Amino acid sequence: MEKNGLEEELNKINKEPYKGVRDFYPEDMFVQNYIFDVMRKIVESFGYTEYSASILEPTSLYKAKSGQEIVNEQTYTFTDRGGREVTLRPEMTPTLARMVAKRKRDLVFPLRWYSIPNMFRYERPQKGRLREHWQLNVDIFGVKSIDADVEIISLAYILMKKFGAKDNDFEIRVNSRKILNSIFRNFLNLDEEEVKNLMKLIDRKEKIGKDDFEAELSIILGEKSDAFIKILKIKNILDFSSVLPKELVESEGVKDIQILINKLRDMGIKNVIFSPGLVRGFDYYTSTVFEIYDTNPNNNRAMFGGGRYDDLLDIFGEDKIPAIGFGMGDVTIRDFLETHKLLPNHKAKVCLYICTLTDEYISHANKIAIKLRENDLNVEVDLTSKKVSDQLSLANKKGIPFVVCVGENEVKTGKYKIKNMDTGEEKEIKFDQISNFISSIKTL
RNA sequence: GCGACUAUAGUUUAAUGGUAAAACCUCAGUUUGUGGAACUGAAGUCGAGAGUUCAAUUCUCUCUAGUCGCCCCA
Repeated sequence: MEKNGLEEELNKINKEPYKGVRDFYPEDMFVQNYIFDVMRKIVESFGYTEYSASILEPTSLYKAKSGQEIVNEQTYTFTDRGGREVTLRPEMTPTLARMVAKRKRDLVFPLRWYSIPNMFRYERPQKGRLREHWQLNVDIFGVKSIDADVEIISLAYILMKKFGAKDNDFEIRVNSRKILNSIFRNFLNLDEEEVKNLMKLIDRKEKIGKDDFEAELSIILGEKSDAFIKILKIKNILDFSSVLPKELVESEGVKDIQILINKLRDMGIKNVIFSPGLVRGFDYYTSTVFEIYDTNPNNNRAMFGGGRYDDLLDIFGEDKIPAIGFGMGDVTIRDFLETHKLLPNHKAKVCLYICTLTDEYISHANKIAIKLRENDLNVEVDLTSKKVSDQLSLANKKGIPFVVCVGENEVKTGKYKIKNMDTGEEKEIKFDQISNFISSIKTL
């Protein structure tokens, strides 16, 4: 009786992963690796090099700039045995800024760095937002001019294209914190509290619908809300002159964005639009902000984005270094690829499966497998000693392209029949030609 | 932290106040050195706890988990 009770207890251990995090079964890893491979390939083609860091950071790193609420309510924070406050990183940029600040004098600028770290946020999971995710971070430090903005945004564009997205699948929205600030302060004459409320409201615009948005807007802005609605509708930055006073139209922020958009269009990136309502959550952005937006009406939302943060090194007491970058999360891009059927089919990494006629041939199979692996061939040996037909069926399920059977004949003659699992054809060749044979077919 | 909905086999789904079914998957076989098909068979399930009832997988409550919103937004 006691034993049963104990067994029952043991059986109760839950098989589900911890809330908001994922298990990655081989088929998931295949997708994950594909996504990471594309990311690496593209950013490296732009000259970015990889860095990494521990997932643990002192909590103080996030208190300075990320925004109080994120630290207090949305991080995994604990006290270690030495009484230190520790946080599982909720984003990579502070870590990156810390690393850059520390080695500032050794590093060669402009600095092009990337990483694909995982990060944690304590919040309620929902579509596209889990408690743990991986995020490509691409940043360039040390370039003040708008050309860094151009490079980063064009990189994001190329990345989307490489994933198979078409120009009309997504749109690149750009804005500048500088423009927003001058509109808020100089044109609308808002105080800090009002700015905050307005930013929040703009952020919710797509969600709450036009009527609610305009109603709430008029509470904050009063008679100026009509003018502001006009501003938000602008898609071409040149139209600013019709709604804003001259000194704003000629401000640095507006000019920069004009140049940015023109340069991107000039490079053939046509799906860039000016989006005066684009805010983004972080406090540390200083001018350019951008978002890659899914144009599919069923999934109308920002997939990823970034911006310029020229002042972030302040928090380490260092001189400022201009910087711009973005983060692309694996969950959202995976959703996107699934919706648009852009994920590649699974392909076996093993190219040769060795069937053994009976278990006495397993040793021989192992011997030839070792030699073939020396030639960089991925080889799997069947250990089941099932019937040959079952072993073939196994190879078939695994999607392995070639099979060879080892039995009496092969051991005697040193010749092997290689079966192509796609065509069903068999070819008898000598052992030392197997590698060449498979390589020649694989490259075709 | 708040709200709505959901929970049946490894997966996708049925049915039912009298302890459950199908498909796919898995395993075994259709006589033994060649797979993808077909056929035969096997294994496997009511998220947890409490209540109502003669009887609960079904009704009620609590918890847990998931999904989708709100808040927040890398």
